[in-house]
Amino acid sequence: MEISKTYSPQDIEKKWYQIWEERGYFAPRGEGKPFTILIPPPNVTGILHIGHVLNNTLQDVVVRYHRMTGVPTLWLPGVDHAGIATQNMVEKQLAKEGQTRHQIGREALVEKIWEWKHEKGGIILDQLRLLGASCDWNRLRFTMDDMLSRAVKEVFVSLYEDGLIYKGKYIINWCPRCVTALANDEVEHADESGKLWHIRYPYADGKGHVTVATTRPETMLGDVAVAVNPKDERYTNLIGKELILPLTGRTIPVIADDYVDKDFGTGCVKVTPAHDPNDFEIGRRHDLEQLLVLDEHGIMNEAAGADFVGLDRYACRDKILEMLAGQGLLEKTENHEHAVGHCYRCDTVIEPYLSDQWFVKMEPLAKKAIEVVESGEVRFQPERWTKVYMHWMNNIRDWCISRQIWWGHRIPAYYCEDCGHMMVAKEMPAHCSKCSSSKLRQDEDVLDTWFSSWLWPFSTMGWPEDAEDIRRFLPTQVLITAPEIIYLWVARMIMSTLHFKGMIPFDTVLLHGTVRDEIGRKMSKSLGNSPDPIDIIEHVGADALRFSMIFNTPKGADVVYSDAILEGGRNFANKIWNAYRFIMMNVNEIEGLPQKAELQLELADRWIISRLNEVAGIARDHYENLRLNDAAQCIFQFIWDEYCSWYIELAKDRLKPEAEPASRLTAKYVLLDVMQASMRLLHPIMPFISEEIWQSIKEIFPMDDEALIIAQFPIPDPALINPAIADEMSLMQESITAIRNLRKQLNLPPATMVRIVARTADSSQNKLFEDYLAYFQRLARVEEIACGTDVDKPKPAISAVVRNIELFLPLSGLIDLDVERERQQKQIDKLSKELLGIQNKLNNQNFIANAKPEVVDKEREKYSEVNTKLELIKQQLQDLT
RNA sequence: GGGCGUUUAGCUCAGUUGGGAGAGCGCUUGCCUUACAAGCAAGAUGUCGGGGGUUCAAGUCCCUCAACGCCCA
Repeated sequence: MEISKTYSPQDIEKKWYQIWEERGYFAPRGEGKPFTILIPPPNVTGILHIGHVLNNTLQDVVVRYHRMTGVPTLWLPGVDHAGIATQNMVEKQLAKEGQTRHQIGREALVEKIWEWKHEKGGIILDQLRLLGASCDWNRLRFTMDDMLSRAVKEVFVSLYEDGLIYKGKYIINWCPRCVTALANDEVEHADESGKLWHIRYPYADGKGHVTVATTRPETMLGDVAVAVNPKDERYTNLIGKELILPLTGRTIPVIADDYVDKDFGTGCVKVTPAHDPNDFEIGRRHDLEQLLVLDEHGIMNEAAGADFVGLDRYACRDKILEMLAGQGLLEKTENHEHAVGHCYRCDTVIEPYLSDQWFVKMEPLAKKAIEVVESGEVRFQPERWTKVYMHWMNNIRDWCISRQIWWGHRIPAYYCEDCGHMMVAKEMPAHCSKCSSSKLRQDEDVLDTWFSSWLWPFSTMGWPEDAEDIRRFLPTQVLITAPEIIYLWVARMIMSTLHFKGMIPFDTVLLHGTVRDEIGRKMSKSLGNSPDPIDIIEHVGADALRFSMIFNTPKGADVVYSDAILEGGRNFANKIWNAYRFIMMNVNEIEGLPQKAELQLELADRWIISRLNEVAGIARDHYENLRLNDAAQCIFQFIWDEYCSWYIELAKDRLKPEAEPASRLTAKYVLLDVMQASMRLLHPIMPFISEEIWQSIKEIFPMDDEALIIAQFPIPDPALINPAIADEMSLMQESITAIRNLRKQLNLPPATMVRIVARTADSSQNKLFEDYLAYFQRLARVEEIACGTDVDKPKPAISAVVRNIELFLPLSGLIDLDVERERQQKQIDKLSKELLGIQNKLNNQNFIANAKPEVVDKEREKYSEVNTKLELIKQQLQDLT
């Protein structure tokens, strides 16, 4: 079998994904308490970006780990219908054909969107497959599916009947471009440098004026009052006075309201109840008219007056300022930093707008949702997000759920054309319940997309039916998502699931960071700093991408992405591949495989097995605790720095034909066994290469499991973890490194063999060195070690100290004494400093008295070790001539 | 204005109940040693943001200042 020298992931990744899917490995298997993750549904128009890669890789790692622990595991996938985004996109297509949605009508538009969805929707799902996502695709859900739509209607009607949904005229956030209402959390605030214009409103009696300050002068056309703080002594005499509203000639009163901040602007506030949320509240308190001067596109309407009707809001602003200046009413213009709301879908500046909308009353739902987080039933990780959640919950406001678009769940409210009576029902009633008329019309608006997403935990499992999946998988375990949607989605799911199912939707919420570029900016389309993950996968493979992301993503922290981090993953995949290649090249020539009981284990074997078991335990802990970067780190370290750098190197001699057969077979066995176990450890993070190698090993190293994806995750055996062996191996490693260092001092060519003299401290060390001389031969090019507690120190020689052992590399003539002295002096300085620190501690009576005994003992031990080493090096320096 | 967070090696960042400062990348030196140059070996690198405090002991706990970032109003 020919194995390629560099790892090429393309064919391997495609092959295994197909096999996993065909064999149904993504479906939950077996009995017992399942482990379930709900996917945060990507947008049906979505295309995989690097943020999705992070989010879905984290989920897949967790899912794959749990699948390997043997519990029935479900990762439930789906997409949402993204009302505004999807409709926008199809409308854009229409526009290219010179049409508008109003021309083709509601039904045709919705039909077109469905067509689009069937043809091109959900590209992201195929992209997730390329990433390796092990979702149960047979359970794929879409928020507009019949099943989920039924849930939406059920919930709407039920909340309405409970008085938790109401309709009313309120100020909401309006996007004049999308021509729809938005919820508070769909508005993104950005600090912008604007202007604060000071405008004079003359007294009706002509004797003077007040000055108001505003950032949005165009709304003055809708002013119905000017408000001052009742405690503001500057203005108390003004209250009740009449003003002339410039440019309109209307008369408006001065009123007093506590809301007004005396210190902001001039202390006089223009009041526009139809176009500002605070003014709306003032207006309600004072029973003021609500004068709407803008239409739904942000164009001034007739109420704005003949001079302005038909103007865009910004054109109107310019014209107003010009006219005010002309009349000497514009007192001054100041620069002013303020937060401006933008539509999260199209970035248009939001207009606070008075309109008829549907709302969910949130406070009653929030109560239990607060309790389950306070009690710890639902836990956020990292924990700090709990505060963010609580803050929002404790200040919760009603949720505007109606949207003035056509793509989505149409509000199940029906109006009688004859008597105007409104009915809310799952299906359109045949007759008006009041006047029996059959002329009924459904509400034109649709529901916010989040109104279907917030039901995700149970609507995807078949609710309101008493479905088996609900009984089996709810509550789920971990939700993995980004903090941006704590309010939009996470909090609301907790509320809905508690309300409708009486249980929590999940017990753990893992919030991960944002992917940023090298200079710390968020990845975004408009900045053009966002790499295409599919390109990356084609280039280096999904495994390399996944590893790089996980390795570089500490729990809950932002990830700094650059193409450079990919090299880590790519190189690691290549390293593993070559280790595998080496094993296969050698092992295939060795006939047979011993039984476990027949193995003749030597130091390196026992050591790597001990380490494997240790690492298996550590990796398990890290996976369990969602510390995935630590899991990646410890597996990486084990495979590269221990298995490859030491174990494989030491096994090389044993694999040769002339090696002793028992040792040869044992090495073969351990190489294969540790490799296959390492692939189990690694599988959650790098599923493809691990499956490929594991399956290949399985052909010559029989294992029960049929595929790695469903194989058992290694369970550490404490009996195999052997600290004494680890210590012996560590002494060998330290000694080999010290000899390599000595060789380096002399710049010896790699091929040159050396003789070493080792002055040991006890006979067990002699035995170790003698038994495993081969290790020195192979890894430090040592042909012979003269070893003993009282061997003569050779002269001239360069030397090193390992623990309490002196190592000498005798060589005449080659030694640069000055360099050697300098090197040893440096070590002496370092050790002396260390020793002094320990000494100070031990001389401190308070330390002896207060520190834990084991800490004191440890210091004493350390003192003795460092002291021994220091003395030996000092002696060596003296001997150097 | 309110809240949260960050500040540790040249860069990006770990460091979980206080007790010997770590990783990856980069850097220096030498190597195509028959798994891997996407590699091997050896090595250098830190006033743990500043100041104060608690403690026998602080990167870790408390106070304070500074810079930067995010969320909310």
